[in-house]
Amino acid sequence: MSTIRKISERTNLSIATVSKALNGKSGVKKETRDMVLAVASELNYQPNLNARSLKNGSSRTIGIITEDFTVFNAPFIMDSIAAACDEAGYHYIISNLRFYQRFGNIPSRDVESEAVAHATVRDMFSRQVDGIVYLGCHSHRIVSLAEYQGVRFVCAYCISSDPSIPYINYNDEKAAFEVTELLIRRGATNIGMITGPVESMHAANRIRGHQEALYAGGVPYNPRMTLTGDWERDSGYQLAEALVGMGVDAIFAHNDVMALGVLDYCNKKGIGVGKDLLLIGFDNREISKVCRPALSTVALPLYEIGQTAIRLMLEMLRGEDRSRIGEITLDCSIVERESTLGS
Amino acid sequence: MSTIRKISERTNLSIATVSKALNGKSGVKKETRDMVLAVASELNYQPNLNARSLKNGSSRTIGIITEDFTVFNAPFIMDSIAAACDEAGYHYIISNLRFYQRFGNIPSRDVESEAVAHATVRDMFSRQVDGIVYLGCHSHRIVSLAEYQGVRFVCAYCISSDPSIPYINYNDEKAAFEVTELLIRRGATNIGMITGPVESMHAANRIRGHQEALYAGGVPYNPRMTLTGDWERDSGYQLAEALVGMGVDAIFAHNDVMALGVLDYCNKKGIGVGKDLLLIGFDNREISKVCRPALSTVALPLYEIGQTAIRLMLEMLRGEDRSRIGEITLDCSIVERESTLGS
DNA sequence: AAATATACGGAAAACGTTTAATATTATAAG
DNA sequence: CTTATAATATTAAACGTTTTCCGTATATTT
Repeated sequence: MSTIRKISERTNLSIATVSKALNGKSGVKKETRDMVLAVASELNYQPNLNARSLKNGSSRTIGIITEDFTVFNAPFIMDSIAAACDEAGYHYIISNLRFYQRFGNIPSRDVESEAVAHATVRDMFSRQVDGIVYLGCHSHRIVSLAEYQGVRFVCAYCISSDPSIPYINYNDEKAAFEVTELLIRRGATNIGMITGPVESMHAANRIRGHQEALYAGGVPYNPRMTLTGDWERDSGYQLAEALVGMGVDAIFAHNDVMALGVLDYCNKKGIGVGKDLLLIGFDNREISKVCRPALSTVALPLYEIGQTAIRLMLEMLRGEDRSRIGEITLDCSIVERESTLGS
Repeated sequence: MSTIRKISERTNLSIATVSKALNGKSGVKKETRDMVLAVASELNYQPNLNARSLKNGSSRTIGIITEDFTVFNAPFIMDSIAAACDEAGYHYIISNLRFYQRFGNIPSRDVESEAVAHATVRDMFSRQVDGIVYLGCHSHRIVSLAEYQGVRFVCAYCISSDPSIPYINYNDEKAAFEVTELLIRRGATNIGMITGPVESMHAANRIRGHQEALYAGGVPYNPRMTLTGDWERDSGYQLAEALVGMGVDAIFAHNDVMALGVLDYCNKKGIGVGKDLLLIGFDNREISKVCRPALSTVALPLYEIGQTAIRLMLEMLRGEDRSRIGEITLDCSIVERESTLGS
């Protein structure tokens, strides 16, 4: 491993000059800088980031903490974050809290245990990260630690609870509005909805958007046609039965998995999804593309979430105060497939 | 940020003593060690990893490089690797080469471009990682660099080409053997196969396993019933048509996506999959669980691949020479669902 | 040609650790 | 009460950078 010292020996310059040349600082004439650069590349020089970080007190590195990076959307957001970091010349390190069990043989960790999260964050501090992007909803246990250490903090892909840190999220309400609008445009007049659990903020916001769109479209809202599911396929199946019994001509399910349950029911009963009944899900999971008929759904702005998180982080690192920025919501987009074609 | 020096001031000890106490080295009496530990925890002390790595010339960190961590199995292997590192007291840093395009707006990188991979690896060197685990097939461009630097290298989830570095992979041949065995056991006598492209090592190995199982089961092998697909759904659909025309009573598709194409065809033609025709895929993707009838398939040993990669890496770091270990193949497991029930 | 300003290069300290070599203190033996 | 020995603590150097301050050489002005 060649160091700055080797270059200085080879060029008969001091290490100070070599450092300045390498970093493009002033006070070294072009001629010598070129020589240094040439020798550096000849020696295959790579600066020691540990030494540099130690000296600078900063590593130009952003820590990314995920609650579980096998969870379906996480890798895409991480990908986007990583790309943004690369482009900004920042490094990133990723840590997985592994809150949810993936493999039978790995003991999953206790979500409520502060220990794991704290250890992870402290580990990042000891690497002198400049900021932390947190992917998930359980950030509150970490925020205070970060603030204490003067490390900037951004939270992505979660529902805000703490107004003091910036949260990046997508706009549930607007998405639901557009979904309902689409269904109306496709001719639906009796729209049923299968929501997430009552305690879910997602569900609450989507219900609101749904109602607003109905109002805007002049379609009366019948609360009996809004049924509460549990995100799982079975609940989609069962609530589909109930809704079809009420004579709905369209169903908005709050995720693709429940929509698939609806599809199961319709396929079984010979109800033509996309013709007799319009159906739309949420999340744009792989299954929505693959099932038959292919499911219309709502695509989350995963790429934008990651990009925005890093943009915000960089602004904060540059010293701009975004601490009171609150929640940023990004727009989803509808991807229409066969299940909302209409007759 | 509290340092070792702060502790030394607070305890009236030298920093050397504090360091030894903190690291459990000999030559410091229990009483003082306890005091140091107490003060350290009171001051919320966290060692500066950059300083430590600089001094030690090693960071106790393993670099994980993936070609694309949004690709469907990658997060699971990474998860397993990360868990193994955690358990072994190693840190890990993840870098994503982003070889394949995920988002429309991110320019994908050229797989053949050495520059990206090299920059990533060098970046890891400059962080003084002790070893690199590579996830993907294009490792050859990196290996020489790593060896040059004395960094250990393990390659996971790929087909071996270079005998000098350990590769961890799964056993295609054995899996295909067991698949075919299962189909025979379920009563199939005319087994069709839809393979991956000819140049794929996976396909070649699976064909071999298939033939061996037929031989072992006393079922004649008819090469005309082995058709070459392209991993995509359409090819599954079309080749299903051909195979059904030949009167097969079972189909082994080399991945779940093509199997889904077969399913499409059968559903359309009213062929009862799981009864009239047995069907099995490969990969255990989410879609295989979700389609109807649910697809039997082969589950990859993702967890074991990650664990083994790290185990091997740790052995190498401990100084045991595994450089000539070649390829390690891990067993897959069949997950049987509705599509191979038999009548 | 001398005085002054400017551009360039170097010496040294610092970042927070670890560790070998050394100094101090406590303990045991004579 | 010495002296030898073991146990414990300290000093100082080192890891590879960056950066401040200072010295020297060159260029500019008189």
